[in-house]
Amino acid sequence: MAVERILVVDDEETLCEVLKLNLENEGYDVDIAFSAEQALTLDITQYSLILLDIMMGDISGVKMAKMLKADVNTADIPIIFCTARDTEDDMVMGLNIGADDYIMKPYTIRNVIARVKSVLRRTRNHKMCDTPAEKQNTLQVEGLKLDLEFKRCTVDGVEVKLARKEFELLTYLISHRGKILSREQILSKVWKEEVVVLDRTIDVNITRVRSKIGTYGSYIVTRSGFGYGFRD
Amino acid sequence: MAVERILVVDDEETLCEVLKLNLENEGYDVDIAFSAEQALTLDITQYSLILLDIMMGDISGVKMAKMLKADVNTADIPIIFCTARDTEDDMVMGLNIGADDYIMKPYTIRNVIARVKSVLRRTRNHKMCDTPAEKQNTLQVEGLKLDLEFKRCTVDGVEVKLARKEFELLTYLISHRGKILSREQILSKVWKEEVVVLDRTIDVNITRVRSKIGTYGSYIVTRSGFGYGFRD
DNA sequence: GCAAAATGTTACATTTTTATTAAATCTTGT
DNA sequence: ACAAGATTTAATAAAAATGTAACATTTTGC
Repeated sequence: MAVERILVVDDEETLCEVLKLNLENEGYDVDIAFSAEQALTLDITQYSLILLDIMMGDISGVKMAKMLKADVNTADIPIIFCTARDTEDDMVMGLNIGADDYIMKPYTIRNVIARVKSVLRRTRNHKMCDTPAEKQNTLQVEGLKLDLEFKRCTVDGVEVKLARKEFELLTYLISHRGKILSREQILSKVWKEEVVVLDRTIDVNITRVRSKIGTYGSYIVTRSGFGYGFRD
Repeated sequence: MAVERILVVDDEETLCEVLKLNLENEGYDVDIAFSAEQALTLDITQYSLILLDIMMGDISGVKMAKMLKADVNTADIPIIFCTARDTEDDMVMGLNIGADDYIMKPYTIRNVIARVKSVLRRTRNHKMCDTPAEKQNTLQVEGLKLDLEFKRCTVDGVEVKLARKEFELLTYLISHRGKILSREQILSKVWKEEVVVLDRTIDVNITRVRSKIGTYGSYIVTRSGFGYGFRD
């Protein structure tokens, strides 16, 4: 892997310089921004890690982090929050938006470097084993699991083979659990604009899915005159 | 909202008891489990919050938390991790799997309670404003509930099967409660432009609904010469 | 209070909707 | 082109919903 690039965002210039020097000394490439706005003019995607001060004037560090986490291109870049505020709520809020660590001021340089290394090590591992395009893309209701990535369905641990339409139908129902979906909705979502099929086709697929997922079959409910739904 | 229920999972019995006493003193209902396995025999969905010791023998707290977060039925229940291990990696790992806070031992009871309150306050807010998809999709009059999404009617908690026309008729009446609706209005709203049916048909459906919703049947009032309405 | 009108109730016929099964058609990989 | 599996249709059974008629009861206007 190439040299890791780190972006430091803090409005205290001296602190930035000190961090830059020390991190470069550890073999990282370091860029600096004195505000969130300035940082956002850069191509964020080139960095492996962002050190972000939560207490800045213009756009708060929190807001910036949220923007980065909202964009798929930058969502996976780890962020370490630095903050002088030590209230627990701030800390937790930061972590909820995807910060991978936080450091409270006053902190030692040695401390910062240790955390940087730790986070980079962790995210590198993630990318290798823990995250092969893994995005929580799994639906689970008790013992019924749908792996949306591998298109796999397991019932209490044992695999159940669902055909494509069956899988998509069940996925649609579960991801809208608690709502009754009309046949029209089901057709437009599962069968798309493709061929037009009869409503009976849905019923047949409902029957098959029900029988395949065992106990959980009864979670699929029929509301005569309305459509089908998945029990919440 | 009813009393908040909290589940404490820790293998130190004395600690559990102390937590239980103190939390109950704050007005919470508290249950205890001495292991993750024991905890999993309970109906987790009834709790508003889980205090989970990360360091337990059988199934680690981490594993239990992961299971809970994977199941849609329990995924939204906040978890506070308690741990004696203070390495940052453990902490971050915990937060990554969806723990809503963490507390490191040794901690004071006062501290725990403060965090419990903080987390409950935060998640309560979440439920109110954070869920845009969830609008007013339910009509409720005392113990009579109409889930407009799931097309489900419950009377004091027990489901009552309403046929489509019955459901829509009741929905119409309740959503205009306090007003008397003429048969003409009812026909145009519930029966739409469909076939023209006799006025007797409405009466019959009124009767059916009345008898199905038990006590609340008398909430549907008749104004001779005008129509029907739902008591406000 | 009485007759007329309006509404309530019940049982039953009819229609709609859903479930199930088997067979026909389409796909896909070999 | 064949075989295996997926998907749709068709046919039928089963279940549920709905409407109507006939009659009972209540309400209304006098």
